Amino acid sequence: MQVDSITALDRAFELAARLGELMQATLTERGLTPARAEVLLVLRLHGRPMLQRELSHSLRCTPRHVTALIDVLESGGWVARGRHPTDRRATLVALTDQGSGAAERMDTERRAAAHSLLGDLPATALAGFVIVVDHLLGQLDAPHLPPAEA
Amino acid sequence: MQVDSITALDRAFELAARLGELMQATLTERGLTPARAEVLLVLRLHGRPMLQRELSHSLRCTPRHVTALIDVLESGGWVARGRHPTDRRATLVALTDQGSGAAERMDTERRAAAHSLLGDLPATALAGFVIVVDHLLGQLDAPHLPPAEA
DNA sequence: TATTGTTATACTCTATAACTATA
DNA sequence: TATAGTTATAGAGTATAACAATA
Repeated sequence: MQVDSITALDRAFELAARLGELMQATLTERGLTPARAEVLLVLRLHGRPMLQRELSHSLRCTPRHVTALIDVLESGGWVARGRHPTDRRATLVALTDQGSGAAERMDTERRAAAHSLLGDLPATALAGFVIVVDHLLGQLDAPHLPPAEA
Repeated sequence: MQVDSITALDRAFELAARLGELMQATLTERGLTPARAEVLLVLRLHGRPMLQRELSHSLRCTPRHVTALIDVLESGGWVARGRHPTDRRATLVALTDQGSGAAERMDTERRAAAHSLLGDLPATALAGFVIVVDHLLGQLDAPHLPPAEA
């Protein structure tokens, strides 16, 4: 198959859109949104309660937005706020059992989905895919950043 | 390189996030947003003025949202509303010179970006990439839709 | 009665700025 | 004075529901 770079980039954008839609639909079913789900995944990855300030760094968003996210997640029973033992300004955010279970399920399902979506492809195709993706990611990290859009 | 399907899917999600960020930054520089830019591109692709109802279908969003998008694009000088010759309920949306120029520039730059980002990769890698992407898109279109998330 | 576009309302993501309590 | 989190406000994407004008 003859493939030019424009075709490849167009496909990358289309895939991006589709994965986003699928992710959103899956999360909506269980009462989460992408931003809120990521809070749970970050907390699970960290393994221990986190300060909102730390969440702000990990999620690369503003402290104000963390407040809003935690407000909703707390009222939904996914996380709980707790006092920091020594710093009375700080708030520790911990996963509840419900939140922990949801995060674990998301991780498990991500692996299952990968196998279901890609398991029947030859290793050479997967390798070519990852080479191109990594190449793209590397170029996007570079300081000169060429423009691109939909 | 040994690549499993989880790695590949994770890379796909990361690429999706990065492309989205880049696109957004590029558009913000020229006073557009992804949703508004897509209106211009759809109008350019169509080649003639479109009813808001048609835009609603092409953009796969509600008529209400089209109203909001066109309101902003019209006040920014990107598009102009006009009367339908026979149906007085309908509104025809046309690109202005400014909007047409912007759409054309976006299209040109998309091609340039593709070459800049991918031009130095071997054709075999690009072919592998497109095979995997098309395979993923095909699976996502299938009716049984396995779940996936970030 | 069906269709086009609009007003009204709402939820989510995300940001900046000003403020409170604490360090 | 610096930091952690909050209240206040705002713009953007997106949706549903009710409604007006017209077909």
